[in-house]
Amino acid sequence: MSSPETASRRALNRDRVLRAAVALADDVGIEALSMRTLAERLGVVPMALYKHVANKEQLLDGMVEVIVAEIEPPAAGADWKDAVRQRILAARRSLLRHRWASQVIESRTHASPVVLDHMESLIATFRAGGFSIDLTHHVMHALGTRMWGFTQEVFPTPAPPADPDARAAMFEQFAARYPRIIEMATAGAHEEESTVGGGCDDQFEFEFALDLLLDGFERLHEQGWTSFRAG
Amino acid sequence: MSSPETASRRALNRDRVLRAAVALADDVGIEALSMRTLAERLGVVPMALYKHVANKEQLLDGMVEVIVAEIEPPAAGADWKDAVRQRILAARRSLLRHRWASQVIESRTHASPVVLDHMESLIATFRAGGFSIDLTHHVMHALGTRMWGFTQEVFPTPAPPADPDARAAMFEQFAARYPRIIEMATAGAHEEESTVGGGCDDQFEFEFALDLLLDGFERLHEQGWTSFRAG
DNA sequence: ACCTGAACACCGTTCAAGT
DNA sequence: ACCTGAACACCGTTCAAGT
Repeated sequence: MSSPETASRRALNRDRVLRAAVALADDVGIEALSMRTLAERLGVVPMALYKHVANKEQLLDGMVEVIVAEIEPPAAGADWKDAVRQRILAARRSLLRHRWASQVIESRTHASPVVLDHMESLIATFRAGGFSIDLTHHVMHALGTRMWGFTQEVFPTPAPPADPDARAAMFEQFAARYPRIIEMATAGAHEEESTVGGGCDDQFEFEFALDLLLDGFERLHEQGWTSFRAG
Repeated sequence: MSSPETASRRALNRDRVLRAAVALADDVGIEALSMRTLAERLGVVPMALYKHVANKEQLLDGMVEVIVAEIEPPAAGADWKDAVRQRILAARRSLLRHRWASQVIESRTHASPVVLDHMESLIATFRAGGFSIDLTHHVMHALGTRMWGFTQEVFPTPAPPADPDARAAMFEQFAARYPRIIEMATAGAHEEESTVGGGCDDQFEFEFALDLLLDGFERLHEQGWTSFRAG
């Protein structure tokens, strides 16, 4: 016991800071991740972190790097459509392991090398598949954040009252004003009829839209589409 | 001068609070909008706001309401495809007037009535066009935040150094590692070759992806697609 | 070279008090 | 009924100082 240092206090470096930040965000959520809570978990004073990341923005940049580096590369030998599909679904698997990640990726203003690697790889796949530079450009835009395996779903639900009578009354009022939403929400929900929009299969919806886009890309590619003719 | 009150201090109410918040966010950006800065602009102490909105989350909810209420309804008599397209592009025009709006919409956990009205209207349009409940459901998911006229573009650029020599060196290094990104970025940019990905026409890219999806929807609809057969 | 302690200028929100 | 003032428990980040 010549030193009070534990393993968690030794050898603080950028990598250890980033991994601890990812683990902390996984545990307590991104909104509870602060320079102070992170320092506490590392057994260190807040200012010690600033020797390894310039500020909180750089910390978040680094956290994205860690996650994107986890994306498995697609199997070799697939055609462009399969390769793109596989890479995007692999990104999705990585991102789904960290529920806060999509929000952080969307908030980044600068790309780190791993992020650019992912984009470069997708572009190269389209080009290898014979896509023109022009079509590749628009197709990458059309993917948008979907290239990371996520898109923001916009089906927020009003908070249901705890009291059953009040809940029933609210449902009736809701159904009167929004009959189409109710019709759609209840048609798909087999187990949970109480929550509007509940019971959706996110993975299915993601692949539905992705395949719709990929099929559209294929069609334009086969037709020799250019923005000059269309725009 | 019997009273020191100015027009800006009289008759504080929810509507005036929300409109002031929207104007303030337009002026100084959403990150500089705080309960304190908003109170100051209204000539009032921070706590005065809490009589009109329960907390900051509710303030943001209300700001979304104000903006969504501005969306022009589509002209009557259009077919489903035109009506959906028009409504989404109208939403885009409203959202573009407030550059912070997309970020705030994505962060909402509860839908306000005006938000539900917009969704109800889109769903009703698909149904009136003969779409099955099933297909309508998936199609709404595929639109995602695009139903609000925006999608997050993911083409962040590394910050270019101020020094011209350093910038040239960085560009060369970048081009060596990311040749496809450079190829694509420079092909489309006519005026600004210095910034990677600069010179993109966001409106064109938005409509490109939207039309690709709408064409896909149309094709599935004509084929009588159901998730039971496909899934 | 790396970590610390105290301080600064902010937040959102509470509570009890004023008018 | 509506607004105020002071306080609480947080933030990210600075600076000068320690080892």
